[in-house]
Amino acid sequence: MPSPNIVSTAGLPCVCGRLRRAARALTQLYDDAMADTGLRVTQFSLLRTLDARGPQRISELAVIMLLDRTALSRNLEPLVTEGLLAVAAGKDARTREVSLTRLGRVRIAAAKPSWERAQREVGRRLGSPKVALLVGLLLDIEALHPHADTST
Amino acid sequence: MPSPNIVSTAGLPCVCGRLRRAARALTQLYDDAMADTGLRVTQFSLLRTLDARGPQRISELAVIMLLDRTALSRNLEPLVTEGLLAVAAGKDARTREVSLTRLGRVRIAAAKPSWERAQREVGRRLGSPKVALLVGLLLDIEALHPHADTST
DNA sequence: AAAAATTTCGTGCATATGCACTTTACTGGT
DNA sequence: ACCAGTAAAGTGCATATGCACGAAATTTTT
Repeated sequence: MPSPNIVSTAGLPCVCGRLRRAARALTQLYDDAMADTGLRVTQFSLLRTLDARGPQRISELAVIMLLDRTALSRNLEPLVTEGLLAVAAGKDARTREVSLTRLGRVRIAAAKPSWERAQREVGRRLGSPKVALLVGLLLDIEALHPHADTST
Repeated sequence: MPSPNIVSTAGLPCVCGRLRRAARALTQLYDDAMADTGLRVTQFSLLRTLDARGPQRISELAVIMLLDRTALSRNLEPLVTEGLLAVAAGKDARTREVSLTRLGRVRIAAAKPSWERAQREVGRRLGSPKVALLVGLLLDIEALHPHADTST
């Protein structure tokens, strides 16, 4: 008989399905909280990543965010239109560098309180230890990415 | 000074961003494994839910999956086109009932080994205890859904 | 029974995500 | 300098997701 430590994964529901459902639920919570900021949590995350890391090439940024390059490219569009991001040619004529504009920084600052409200609500309702545990596990999941850069 | 148990959520990265990144990574892993089945993991999950629960009205199914009703409605389309699902009028002239077809059941069975391969890989690389822990935490997250039905 | 409120669903629009294919530019070997 | 290979980005297509709005049917109120 199997060791009690070897829990069969077969008995569990689809881990990916669960993860996606949870992502929908949490996105909803954040987007609700951020409704008045004019930014979705996906956009806020993108802006924040750029704020933290500075200007990045598109492919580079895609690797960081574990996001398809072309998907990222298109996610930039509304933010560029709104003037929160700027895309300029890089040294290499092939590359394009994305950077935060002044306005982008302002919007991040303006949205931060709403984002923190969502973040705090999660902490309050789930409990900080569970949140910390979850974040750790999510990092493990990210490492499973077939094309992952393990050094994130 | 704060109690060591009260870990500030503010120091953590965006939980939602992490969750979404992880969802992208894991979806990739599953979709890679299932590439030869002609089903994406999202579609497989949908079919399996219907298989487990039997025919459902659209809104009903949307609540179960924590998925927007109209999004679900559109996710059905390619599966109906392929003949894996059938949508028929319900008793109430407003409602439409979604059900698996015979072909749909065949496709689930055909895709199951590939799905299990992905599921096992997660178990192997992450370790079953962590997977079980993660799934539990994801249920907690789902309960945060603003319009959640807590009885899932 | 008629009006009002509610339920169920669809449609148009916008963002989010990824694949296959193409284009353009750099790089390295000859 | 030239050519083959590679690297970065764009485009078209398809699915995934959610909102605002509207249409049709049912239920509730009066």
